[in-house]
Amino acid sequence: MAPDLNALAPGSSLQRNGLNHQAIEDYLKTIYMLEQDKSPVSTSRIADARQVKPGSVTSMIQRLNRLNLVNYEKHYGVTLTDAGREIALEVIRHHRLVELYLIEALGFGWDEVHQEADILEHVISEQLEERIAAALNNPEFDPHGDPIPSKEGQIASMNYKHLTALDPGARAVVSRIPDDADSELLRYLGDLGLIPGTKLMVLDVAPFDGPLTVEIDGESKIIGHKVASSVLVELKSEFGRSR
Amino acid sequence: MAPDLNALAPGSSLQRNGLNHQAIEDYLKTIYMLEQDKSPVSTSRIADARQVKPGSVTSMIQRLNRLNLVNYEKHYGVTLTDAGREIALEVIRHHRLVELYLIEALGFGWDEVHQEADILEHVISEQLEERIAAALNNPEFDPHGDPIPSKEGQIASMNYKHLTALDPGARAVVSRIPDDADSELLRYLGDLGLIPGTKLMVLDVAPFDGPLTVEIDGESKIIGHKVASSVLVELKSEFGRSR
DNA sequence: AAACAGTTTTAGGTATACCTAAAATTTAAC
DNA sequence: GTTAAATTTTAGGTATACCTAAAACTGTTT
Ligand SMILES: [Mn+2]
Ligand SMILES: [Mn+2]
Ligand SMILES: [Mn+2]
Ligand SMILES: [Mn+2]
Repeated sequence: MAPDLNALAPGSSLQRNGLNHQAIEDYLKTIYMLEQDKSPVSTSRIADARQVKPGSVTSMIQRLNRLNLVNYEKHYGVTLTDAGREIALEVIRHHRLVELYLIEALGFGWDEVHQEADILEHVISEQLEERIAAALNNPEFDPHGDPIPSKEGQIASMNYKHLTALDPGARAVVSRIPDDADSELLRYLGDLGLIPGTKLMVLDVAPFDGPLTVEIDGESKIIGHKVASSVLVELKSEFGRSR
Repeated sequence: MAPDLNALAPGSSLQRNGLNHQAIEDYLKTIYMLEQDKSPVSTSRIADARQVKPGSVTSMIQRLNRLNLVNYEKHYGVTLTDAGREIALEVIRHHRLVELYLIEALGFGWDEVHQEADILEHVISEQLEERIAAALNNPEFDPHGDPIPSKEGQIASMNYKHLTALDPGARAVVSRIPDDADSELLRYLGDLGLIPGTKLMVLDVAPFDGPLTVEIDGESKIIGHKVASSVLVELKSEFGRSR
């Protein structure tokens, strides 16, 4: 069971108005994401990701440490505690369920949902989370190919390759597109057919970060290096996952 | 077009984090509701409704006044300006659309949605508002019988009577149940069939605030005075509205 | 018209979540 | 091993949204 933040700040105004662990939750989510790349997570990486000043990060880190949500080694960075990870995963679950729901149930485009979800993730009650999950048939992946953590905080660990890392002749399935990419790019990828689940074969890779030629649905398409680098794939020989 | 609160607080942290005109919006909504009963609205009535201390209300009133969202006569109370009313009605629209959506699309009970909506009302984007309204076919009434303001801020003015004010023999249609009534009461009313749209006839009214006997669906039911007083109706002879 | 009760405002305080600028610490370079 | 560069922390400040307690104002009663 996720620790109840409301119980942690006795007498604070947060407790009263019900809302507003926005900041704490967003920091924990950010730290979780950054820890995937490299742990412990430094102040400046958090500041970068959250677009705030380093001083602000330090003071939030100190608070999270007091709340036992991160382990904090002054000057060296933080790692999430179990309690912190639990909250992070719950927020991520909310985010990804909401993204999928907005697309499936309300007809949003996959380029429109990230912002909306970044706010809603903090105000979804357990009740609503459950109803949304049920309406979607307890999905395991969000529209961008990211795994949705279970209610119990289990999350599938993915094993992606960058599309740009494949050799000519390789067959692969598109697995993941960063959900925070800008709308323009997401729409472009959508038009190309480069969405999670699409099968492709690499025909050619031009040198010096040049364009890739890939075959999608029998058609061959040319993709710039920058665009291709935002596409993550799984090799087709590897055993896939149910979609 | 509703005034953009984000534009009103230059350099403030509200502007930065995007979220959080919660408090302002809730105050405006409260003032709107209270003005229906009696205008201008005094500090103490707002304090009562919002469950905060009078001093807190005064300082928020002063802020709303600075933002030109209320007209403020020191010691005598406030009325909404056009700009203030616009925001209030938009928040109310969000609230009522969300309540209806949670029931219609996600299977919530009508006793469960008010709390949820009180939070979501502040974080629904224009986009999401539109998609929800479309999914519901641009409804005019929420599940409790309250009219939903239009996108342009038009709201149907209702003309209710308390069920307890009817004489024996009167025929009426249940129009409205307070959406902030406690869940127990709402479930009880639901079981009795006293939900908006239900036709009934008053058979008997016991004196001294005694129970009412009403006929619903051919069955006669006895309802305590307190319960009956929370039910608002329209007389059946009067011309109704489409549901 | 003076006193009183009730209401409202002021004054001063807490906690959040940001900021800037200066001080301290670590890491990298010489 | 100093010095310099980069990172991180501290110190001090802003605005929100609440609080309590004291002061000021209103309306009514005597
Ligand atoms: Mn997202
Ligand atoms: Mn967020
Ligand atoms: Mn409601
Ligand atoms: Mn609210």
